[in-house]
Amino acid sequence: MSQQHRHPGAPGRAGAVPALPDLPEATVARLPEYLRALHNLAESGHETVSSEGLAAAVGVNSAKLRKDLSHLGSYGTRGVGYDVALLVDQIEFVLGLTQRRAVALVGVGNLGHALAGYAGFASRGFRIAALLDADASRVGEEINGMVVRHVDELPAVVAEESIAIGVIATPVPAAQAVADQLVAVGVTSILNFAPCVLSVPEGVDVRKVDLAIELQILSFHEHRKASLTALPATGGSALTALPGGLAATDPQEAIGT
Amino acid sequence: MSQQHRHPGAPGRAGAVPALPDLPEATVARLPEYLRALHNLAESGHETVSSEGLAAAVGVNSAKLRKDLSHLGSYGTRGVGYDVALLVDQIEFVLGLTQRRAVALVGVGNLGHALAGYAGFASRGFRIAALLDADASRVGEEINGMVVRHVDELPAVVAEESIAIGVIATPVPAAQAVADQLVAVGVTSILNFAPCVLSVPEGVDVRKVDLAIELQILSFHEHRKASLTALPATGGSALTALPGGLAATDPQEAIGT
DNA sequence: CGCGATTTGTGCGTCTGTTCACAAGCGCCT
DNA sequence: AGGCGCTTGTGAACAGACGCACAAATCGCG
Repeated sequence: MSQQHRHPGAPGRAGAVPALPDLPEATVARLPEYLRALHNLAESGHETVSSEGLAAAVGVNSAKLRKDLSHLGSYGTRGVGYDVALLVDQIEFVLGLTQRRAVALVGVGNLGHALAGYAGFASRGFRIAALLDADASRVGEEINGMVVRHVDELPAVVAEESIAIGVIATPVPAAQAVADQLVAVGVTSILNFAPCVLSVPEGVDVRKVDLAIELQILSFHEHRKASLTALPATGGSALTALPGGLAATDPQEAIGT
Repeated sequence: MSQQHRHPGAPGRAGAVPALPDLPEATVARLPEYLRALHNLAESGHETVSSEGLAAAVGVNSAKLRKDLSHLGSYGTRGVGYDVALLVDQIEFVLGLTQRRAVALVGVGNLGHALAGYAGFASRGFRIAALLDADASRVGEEINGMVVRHVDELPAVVAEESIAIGVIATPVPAAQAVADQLVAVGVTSILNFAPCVLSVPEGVDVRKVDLAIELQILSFHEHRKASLTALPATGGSALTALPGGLAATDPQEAIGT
């Protein structure tokens, strides 16, 4: 942090703090990855990185990386690269991580339990400020040094802590109701682990993580690879319907019925 | 293609099974969502759905849905809609779910434990066929009716079961080694929960789920919304650098240092 | 002090994905 | 049998993202 460059967090008087350009969504999704790689680099002693080097560490095209970074202002030095520490600060600022964010986790079942103990949240700028559950038999349980409270205490919890983000790890039937409650108390960002769509008023952001969907996507590619290697004779890429050969190679037993 | 569609799972004799058109990646990612919604509809007694109806249930544009479905063949009836049961079969076939897939889960820590007990996998076409861990103190533990085995037994496990997909839920330092082992025994699809990039040979698919990244993306939008509402006076949308006003409104304390 | 090596930042063509809008097709009702 | 309303499937315009390739800028060295 030896920059002449004002720390982005420091309320520098002069302008030129490139506050919040509206970034392409695809770029936003990659910034956390860059941030992680940069932290690793910083720990291993690197003071600067070239776009090529950082891109390799993240596994993306270097031009894409440069364009991404250029969106948040020009913080590289031609002929040298990017100052690691500076870039870390910059990205953390843009992502709103200069201030540790408090999240409320609702649903302390199988998955919620694991999330409550997930060290990655704490180390990446978040603080689980509350554990909530609707099941009275779970209320009072202590997980990782935190006591589970009843979900009805949500208003009180939000009053105590400044909760910006809610995480839903409840079973599907409860998810929408919890989302409504979160919205009611002013939460405007929700991370939903329940495999269902949530309807929320405009202005509230919802992101969804569905573990099974990821597997199903992999399954598709698996299926695809299998069918392609099984049919090398049937010239080229199967762009159109394959003449039933597939049915023969694949012992399909339906699970649906 | 109004073939009195034969059940895709049933090895119908005649050809014309629209086997594996190479779908756009974006479409593939949505198929599981359609599938879930269709299952719900089927349970609630619907026999057919219009694209409009299904699109609403999933939360997408109906034109997009129709185009997605059209990629896997024409299975709707104009003026009527889609046959729910037929579409379910069709999507399950394309996703390779007509046959229940066996997955191996490596890393039975906090998160792995939860994944091992996650009912969503079983109900959506997957079977956790093995739990593995490198930590000898965890080997032998029984989770959800399955015994944890040592990761070195991977070759044996794959021999017993037909493992197509591996799930990595280990700490970061172990992830790459585990990936290498999985690849070595012939696994060609990996779902990685460790927050790091895996390098795998060509032909192996990796999907990554990073819980913290999702939160960081939400944090960005949170930050953005906060800054926008805080500056209603500063005309319109802040497309360019804001003149330092932001720094004043936001009590930023860095977490980095 | 100037030059060459290096690396950023970006203009532009390409491609993928999304949306609109409408013709074609289907079933039902008369 | 014929017409009418509804819904699919898709052509075409549009938008967003990607990657190439190069000019501009900086550093270090002679």
